[in-house]
Amino acid sequence: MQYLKDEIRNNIIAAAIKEFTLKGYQDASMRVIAAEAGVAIGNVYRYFKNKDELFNSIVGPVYTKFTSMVFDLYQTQGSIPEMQLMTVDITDKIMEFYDKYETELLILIDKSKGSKYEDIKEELIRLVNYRIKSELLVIFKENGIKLKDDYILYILAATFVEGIFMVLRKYRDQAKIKELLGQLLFIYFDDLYKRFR
Amino acid sequence: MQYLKDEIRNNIIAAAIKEFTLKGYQDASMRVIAAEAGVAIGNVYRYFKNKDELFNSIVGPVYTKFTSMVFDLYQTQGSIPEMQLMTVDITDKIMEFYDKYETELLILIDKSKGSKYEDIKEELIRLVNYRIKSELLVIFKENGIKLKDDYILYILAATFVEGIFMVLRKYRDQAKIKELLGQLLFIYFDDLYKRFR
Amino acid sequence: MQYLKDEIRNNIIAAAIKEFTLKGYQDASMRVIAAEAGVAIGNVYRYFKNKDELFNSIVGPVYTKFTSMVFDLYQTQGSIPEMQLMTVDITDKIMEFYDKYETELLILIDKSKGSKYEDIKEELIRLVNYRIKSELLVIFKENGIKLKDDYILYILAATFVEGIFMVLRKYRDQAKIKELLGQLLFIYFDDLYKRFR
Amino acid sequence: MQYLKDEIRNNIIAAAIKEFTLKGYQDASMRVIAAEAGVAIGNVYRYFKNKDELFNSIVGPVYTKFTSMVFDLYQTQGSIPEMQLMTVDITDKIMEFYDKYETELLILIDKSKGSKYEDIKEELIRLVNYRIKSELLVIFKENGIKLKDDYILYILAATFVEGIFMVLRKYRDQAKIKELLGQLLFIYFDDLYKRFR
DNA sequence: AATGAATGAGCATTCATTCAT
DNA sequence: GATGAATGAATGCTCATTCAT
Repeated sequence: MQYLKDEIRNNIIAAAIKEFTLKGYQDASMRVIAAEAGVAIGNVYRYFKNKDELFNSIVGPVYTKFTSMVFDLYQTQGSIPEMQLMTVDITDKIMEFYDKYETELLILIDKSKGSKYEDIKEELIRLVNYRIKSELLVIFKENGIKLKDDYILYILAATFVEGIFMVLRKYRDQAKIKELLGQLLFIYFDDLYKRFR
Repeated sequence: MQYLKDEIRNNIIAAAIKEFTLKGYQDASMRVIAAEAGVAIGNVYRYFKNKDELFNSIVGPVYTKFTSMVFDLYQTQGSIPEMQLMTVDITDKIMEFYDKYETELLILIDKSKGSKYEDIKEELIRLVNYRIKSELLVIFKENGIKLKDDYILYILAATFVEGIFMVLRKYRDQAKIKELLGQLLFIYFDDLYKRFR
Repeated sequence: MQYLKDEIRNNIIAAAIKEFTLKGYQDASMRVIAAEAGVAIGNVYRYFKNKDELFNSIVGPVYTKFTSMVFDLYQTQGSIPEMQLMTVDITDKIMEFYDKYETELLILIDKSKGSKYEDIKEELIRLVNYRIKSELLVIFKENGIKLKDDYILYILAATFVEGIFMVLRKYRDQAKIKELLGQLLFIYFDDLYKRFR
Repeated sequence: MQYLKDEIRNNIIAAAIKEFTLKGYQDASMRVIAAEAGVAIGNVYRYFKNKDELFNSIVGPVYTKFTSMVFDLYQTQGSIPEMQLMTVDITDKIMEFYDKYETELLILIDKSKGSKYEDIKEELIRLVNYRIKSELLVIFKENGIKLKDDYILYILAATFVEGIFMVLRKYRDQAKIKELLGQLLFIYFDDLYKRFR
C-alpha cells in the first residue's frame, strides 16, 4: 500500500480532537490519543511526526484560513454605510468558514495553550480592535461618550470577539448561529445602524 | 506544638500566590513554591494537604466573598431608575472588594484551570446574566430588538463580566479602575441611562 | 518463487554497507538501509533474518577470509632471513586482500561494536602477537631490552595492527597504501632489517 | 539534612561507572544505573541533573586534569638528551595521575562516544604527534628513513598513545604499570637513546 | 514476494506526594 | 515540627521486528 490508511489517520485525528478538546494541547497525552484511536503508540508517530505536528494537522489549516479571512475583513476599509453591509458580510464569512472547521477552530482558539498558536486570540483581538477603532469612536462621539483611555476600545474589541466565539461554542446549527451572530453585530453596532435607518 | 507557625504559612501563601499568578494552578510547581517560601517541600505538606488545598487557601475565601458579593448585587432587585444607581453601586462594591483581594481574585478568575474553581467565571456569568435579564429585555424591546434566544443575553453578561476583569487585569490604580469601570457600565447600560436622562 | 532476487539483495547489501560505515553496527538504522536500498523495510527481513544477520552477510565472508589469511601468515614459520621477505609478503597479501574487500574489512574492524564481531581486532592481535613473538624477542635481545612481561609484545602487536589499519583507513590509493605499509613494517622491524643489510 | 547523602551519591556513581564501562555513554541506561544503585529512577535526578551531567561528574575532573597534564608534557620543549629524562618524567606523571583516576580515565578514553568527550583520544594523539614530530624526524634521518608522508608520524603518535592506554587498561598494579610504560617509552625512543649511549 | 502498517518495549526526564530522620 | 531524600507513575518519542494484505 502506498498511502497511509485514511481510516486510521482519521481515527487518530478524531481521538486527538477529542483529547485536545478535553485537555488542551499541553495536557493532552499521546498515549491516551493512541489508545482512544485503538492504535499502538508507535503507530501514531508514523502518521504524525510528533505531538506538535499532530496538533498542527488539526489546527494549522484552520489557522491559515481563519487568519486570512479575518485579515480580509480587516482590509475592507468601509465607510459607515458599508458597515451595515459588513455586519452581514462578517456573519456570512464566519458561517461559511465555521461550517467546515467548527471543532478545529474552537481548539485553535480555546485549547492551544503551550503550542505556537497560544496567542492567536490576542492577535485576533488586536486586529479587530484596530479595525473597529474609528467606527466606534464616531459612535461614542455621537452618544456623548468621551474616552480618556483607548483600552476601553480594546475591551470592546475583545468582548466582541469573545461574543462571536461564545456563539460558535454553543451552537452547531448554522441557522441558529447566523441568527445570533447577526444579533450580536446588531447590538454592537446598534447606534450606527440606527442613524441610517 | 499544636499550631503551625503563621509566618511560615504566610510565606508559603505568598510564594504560592506568586507562582500561581505566574503559571496558573496546573503548571505551578510545589517545589518552586517551597523554594520561594524558603521552606522544605515536605513542610509545605504539613501546612497544606496538597496542591489543591493550597490553592483553596488562597482562592477559597475570595471565592466565598466574591460570590456572596455578587449574589448581593443580584439580590438588589431594582426598578429601572435604580439601575443608574446600581452602576455606581457595582463599581463601588467591586472596587472595595478588589482593593483587598486583587491578586487572589485574578488567580481565581484567570488561573484556576485544572482546579475545582475552573468554572467560577461561568457561574459568575450565570448570576450576572440572571440579574440583568429583565432590564436588558426591556431595553431591547424599546429598541426594536427581538430576541429569539436567551443566549444572546448570556453573551452580554459574559462579555460584561469579561470587560470588568480586563480592567482589573490591566490596572492597579484605583482611580483609573473606577474610571474605566464607570465607562464600561455606561456603555453597557447606555440606552438605559439615556432614556431616563 | 523460491529464490530471492539477487539485485534486491545486492541493493540492500550496498545500502547496509553505506549505513554501517557511516554509523556503525549499533547505530545503523534498518529503516534507513531499506530506504537507501529502495526496498520496503519488511522485505529486508525476507532477505536477512535480522540486523545481525545482515551484518554477518557483509562482514562474515571478509571475517573468514581475513582470519584465514592472517592464519596463513602466522603459519609461515620463518627463520629470520625470511622475515625480510615476509614484510614484503605481508604488504602484498594485505594489499591483495584489501583490494577486494576494502570497505567490508573496515566495517569489520572499526564498526562492529555491538555485534558478535566486536572482538575481532583483539583476536587478530593475538594471532599477530603469537606470530611475531619469537622474532621480536630476538630483536629485543640484540638491543639489550629485557622483557619481564609478555604484554609488551602484545602491545607491539596491537599497535602494529592498529598502524596497518590506520593506513588502510586513510588511503584508498593502492600505491600509497603499499608505500606506507612498507614504511610501517620497516620501522617495526627496523633492526632486524639492518642486520641483514 | 543539608547535603545529599554521600553514600547514595557514591552508589549512583559506582553504578554509573559500572554501566558506562560496560556499555559506554550512549548505550548506558539511566534505569539500569538507578536499579544497580538500589535507588528509584527519580532520585538519580536529584543527584545529577541528567545523563550528561552524571557522565561529566565521573569523567569531567579526569578530563581537566588529564588534558592539563598532557599539555604540560607537551610544553616541556626538550633537547634530545632531555628526552631520556622525559621518558622517565612521562611515566611518573602518568602514574601519579592514573593512580587516582584509573577507571574514570579509561571511561573517558574508551567509552565516551556520544558525549562531548568523544574526540578526546584524537586530540591527545594530535598533541603527542605535534610534540614528537621533530624528535622522530631526527631519528628517522639518522636511520636513513625518508618519509614521504607525515601520516606515518601520526600513526606512530597514535600507536604510542594506544600503547600507553593498553598498559593502563591491563594492569592496576602501580609497579607493573610503571615497568611497562618505561619499557614502552624505551622501545619507542630506542634509537634515540642508543645514539647517546 | 513484496509492502509498509503495526507493535510495544525501551529511552531520558519530570513532579506531586510520602516517608524516614 | 521540619527536613529534603525517595518514590514511581507518567510524559513524548524511537526503532527493531512482525504481521496482514
